[in-house]
Amino acid sequence: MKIGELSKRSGLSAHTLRFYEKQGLIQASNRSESNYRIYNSSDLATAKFIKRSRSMGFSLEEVEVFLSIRADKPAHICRDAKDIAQQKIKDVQIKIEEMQQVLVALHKLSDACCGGSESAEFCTIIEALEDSEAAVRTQSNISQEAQA
Amino acid sequence: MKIGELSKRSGLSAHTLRFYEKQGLIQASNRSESNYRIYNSSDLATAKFIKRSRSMGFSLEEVEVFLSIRADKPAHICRDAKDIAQQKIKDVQIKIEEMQQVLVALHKLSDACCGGSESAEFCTIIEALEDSEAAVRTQSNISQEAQA
DNA sequence: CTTGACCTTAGAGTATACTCTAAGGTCTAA
DNA sequence: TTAGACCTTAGAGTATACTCTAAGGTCAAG
Repeated sequence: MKIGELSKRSGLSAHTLRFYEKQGLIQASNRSESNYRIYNSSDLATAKFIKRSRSMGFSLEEVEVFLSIRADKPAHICRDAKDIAQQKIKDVQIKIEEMQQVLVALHKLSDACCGGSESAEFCTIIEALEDSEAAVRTQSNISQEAQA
Repeated sequence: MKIGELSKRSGLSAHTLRFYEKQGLIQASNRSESNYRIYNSSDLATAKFIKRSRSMGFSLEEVEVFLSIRADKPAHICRDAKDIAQQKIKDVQIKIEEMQQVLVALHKLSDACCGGSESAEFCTIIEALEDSEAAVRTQSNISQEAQA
């Protein structure tokens, strides 16, 4: 099949498939006389493998490692693959925690604000984004700090 | 104060402060004779305002809107600010949910794998990343699909 | 024989937010 | 006066993962 069909069957655009080729992730098993890329069902499996890996949050670099394990399984051990997965789990957990903290802060920010058509003169959102210490600090305090 | 001190006091690098200036977020209130940027305590408050907003997950574009509200509060209403906060809450919630789904999938992927020094020949991680349908499909099935 | 769908390449553009570089000018203290 | 810290600018580089463009070649159908 040509790149158009691989695209349809894999769900990756032709552009993306060529881009992945540049990155060394997938190669057409053949070329036609007119230099078109010709793929077989094994290439399709590889394309789908990459797509699944990406949907699990793995970077192209990580996918590359998976592909090399996949290409020569006896040369690798399970730990090779599991280490990547475990690290990704840690990364994702950390990101989720960070975002949850942001969410709590955002809720505090938002909940205090009436959100109505009142003038924003005393809008709690804008106030909360100001440095809290600055509010109780005078100009002279700041000058003193500058000297310190 | 010059940019170096604003940098120290705001926690934003001098590079970043100049970048924010290019983006129209912050301006030095003055220039020295030698063309150095001169900032005052109000500029420091603005720098900190931007930093806080960024730490809450707002994009520079959103920060720009907050700054314009902040710059002329009577010209804006609370809803202007709250809408941005609410939208950001939605965005963050969606991202958290997506990442939680990814996490569940990653756990399934990882937990099934021994992670030991066994050959990756039958590694469940690599297997799971293969298209599941493909596993029960034969070469002839695929050929038939290709014709369809 | 032409139209339209498909393919090719190298390279540029998109998005976000910085981060750094080069080449040079300024300032302060010893 | 000179070393070193600081400042200036325009513009390029970094990271990730695409996404698109231009200019052209290929191919099947009518």
